[in-house]
Parts: sequence; C-alpha cells; structure tokens
Amino acid sequence: MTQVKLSSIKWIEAAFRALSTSGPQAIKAEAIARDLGVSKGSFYWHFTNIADLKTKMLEHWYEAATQRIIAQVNDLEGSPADKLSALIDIATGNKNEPYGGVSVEAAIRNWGKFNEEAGEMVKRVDTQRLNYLAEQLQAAGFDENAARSKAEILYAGLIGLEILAAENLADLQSGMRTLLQKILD
Amino acid sequence: MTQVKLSSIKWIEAAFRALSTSGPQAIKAEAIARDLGVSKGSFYWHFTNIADLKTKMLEHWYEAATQRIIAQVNDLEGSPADKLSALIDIATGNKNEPYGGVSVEAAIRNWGKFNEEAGEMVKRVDTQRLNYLAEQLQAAGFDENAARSKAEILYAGLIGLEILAAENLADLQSGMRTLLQKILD
DNA sequence: TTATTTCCATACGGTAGCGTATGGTATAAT
DNA sequence: ATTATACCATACGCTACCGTATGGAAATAA
Repeated sequence: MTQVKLSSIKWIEAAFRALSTSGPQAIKAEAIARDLGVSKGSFYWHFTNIADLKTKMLEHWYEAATQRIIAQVNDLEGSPADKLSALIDIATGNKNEPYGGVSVEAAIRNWGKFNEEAGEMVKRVDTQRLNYLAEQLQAAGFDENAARSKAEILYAGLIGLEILAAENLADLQSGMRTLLQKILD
Repeated sequence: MTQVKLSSIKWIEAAFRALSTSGPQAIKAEAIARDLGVSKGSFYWHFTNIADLKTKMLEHWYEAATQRIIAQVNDLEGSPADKLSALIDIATGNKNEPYGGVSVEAAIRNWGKFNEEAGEMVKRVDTQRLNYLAEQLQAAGFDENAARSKAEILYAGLIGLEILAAENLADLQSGMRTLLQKILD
C-alpha cells in the first residue's frame, strides 16, 4: 500500500519530465506510458483520467514550492538586506531542478498561461512570494507602498531575467544582484 | 490575385486569434476552418500544411514587431532620457492588440518556449530591443557595460511586470516608470 | 461563348490519443 | 492453501485531427 504512492509518484515525475521538455501538450497517458515502459493499463489504475494526473501534478508542485519557501527562507540570518541578498542567491542558484531544457517552474508558468487550474496555482505562489518580499522590504525600513512597489519590481525582474537568461541574452545572477542594489538604495 | 493575399491573411488572423485565446495547440486547420465558417479545403488551398501556416504567422508577426519598433521609436524627440520615458509609455500603453485574454506577444513568447521556430523569432526580437535600449542608455551617458546591464534589467522588468499584471498582481505602467527612474539615477 | 483560373466543399484513409472492459500475475492476508 | 488485493497488459470503440483526391461553382480571360 505504500507501493501505491510510489507508483503514482513515478507517473507524476515522468509527467513533469514531459512537461519540462515538451510542454503541457506532452502530458499524455500513452506517451508517458511508453516513456516508463509500461502500458496505459497502469495509468488508469493510478489515475481516473488525465485531468486527475494534472491536478495531482499541480498539488505536488505547490507543496514543494511552498515548502521550499518556508524551509530555505525562514532560517536566514542577518539584516533584512542580508536576507534579501541571500534569498536572491538562492533563487538564482537553485535552477529549480530542470528536467529537460526548461526548469519545472518556467514550464508550469508556461502551462498556466492557457490553463485555468495551473494559472491559479502560479498566482497563488506568486502572491506568496510577493508578500514575503514586501515584508522583508518593510523590515528593511521602507513604508508599505514603497515596499510593495519594490517587491513587484524585484520579482518581475527575476521572472524576466530568467526568460532572457534562457535565451542567453542576460545573466540571471548578476542581473538580480544589480537590481537588488538599485532597489535598496 | 489580390484575393489570394486577402484570403490567406484571413486565415493567419484567425490563427492568431486561436493562439491568443487558447494557446499554440489550438492552431489547427479544422478548428480554425469552423471558426471561419469554411472547410478544410480552403485551408489546404492557401497553405501546404500546418507548418506552413505557422511559419507565415511568425513571419507576419516579425514584420509587424520590427516595423513597430522602427516606426514608433525612430521619430521620438528630446533627450535620451525623454526618449526612454516615451518608449516605456508606448510599450506599456499599446497593449499590443490583445485578441482574447492574452496579448499576441505574450502568446508568441509562450509558444516559443517549446517550439524552436517560434523561439528563434522571439529571440530575434528580444535581441533587437535589448540592443536598442542599450544604445539609448549609452546615449544617455552610461558606458557600454552599464548600458547593457541596465537595458537587460529594464527589459526583464517589462517582461516580468507584464506577466504579473496579467495576474493582477502588479501595475505595468507605474512599475515600469518606477523602474526606469531607478535605472537612470 | 468557351476556357481557364481561383477558391472551396465533400469524401476518404490514416494516425494518435482517450477511456473502458476484461483478464492475468504476483504478492500479501487469512 | 486459498482467497483477496494490487498492479499491469491487451483489446476495443470513439473522437479529433492530418493530408489527399476529386469535383464543382464563380469569376476572369481569350
């Protein structure tokens, strides 16, 4: 019975691999089955249908993304500015376990563009991160409005630089360090 | 014979509508034919296959995006800082003809994530815009390295803020104005 | 008027994916 | 040892799309 969980997670991981290498339209039962070397019969034992798999993928990612935030961030030390600096290094260092060419996070953001369920998950995570950034910036001495504005610019810069970095048109880490410095002045 | 062009452009526009409202997987001959109220026979007269349509969509978009840059930007007046400010207003004002919920540009960027041909077009346009921004920043007095770094941050901010704005988590125009001010200091 | 070209409809065969039904094997429980 | 449960294979019908073939109507040219 612990086998049940292990087997279904095997499918979920393979689905993330397909998502990250070929996009959301690659999340298909028969294709993933071929990749795993099993048949569709296995899939329909672990999941009721494709929508079920996708929902569980998103739940899985949300848990992981949330826990990452809590774990990596809550035990940071130093001044608010130091914590922000460390946070940037974490965000730009951890390439967030890329499966194929594209990181899981980028692939899910892409997925969420035309899928409501995925879009809501992305928005949830974005909201959490923006709130956390704004809190840290308030702790660094900025008032609420300024902190929110700076948080949006910082996080937008991260998203945009990740995209440009994927095109080899920018360097993520140096860009974010420069941006943070300008934001904190 | 001028009818030929008109008819094929009718298909291309409908394809952009499908792309912007439902994503790249919605670019299908039979579905678009239904939307246009015609049959597949029409499609295969104007295009050899789906790949042909997609190529022509990208060419069409590239022409438009390039001409937009040249037209809207080359006749800006004032100091480099003024031109940048005006450029930001253009980029954040023109919501770039959204078809459905998502702007064409955002949809193509999304498309390019897992499609090489689209990805190359996006990179071409991004490269042009980054170069132009860097030129303007050099004209504003920054050295080459600083100008390039600032250009990347500015453009990344635009991309990221557009994404956050689509989620109603940020305001594009005010965010970009604030960012430009910090970049120019 | 006749012939040609432009444009589209209809019908066909083929592939790929979905979800179901059914049966089989191996492991664990009784 | 037998029964039950977990897990997977195979086979089926269904749908949606692709690309082709063919014919027809309408406009234009000869």
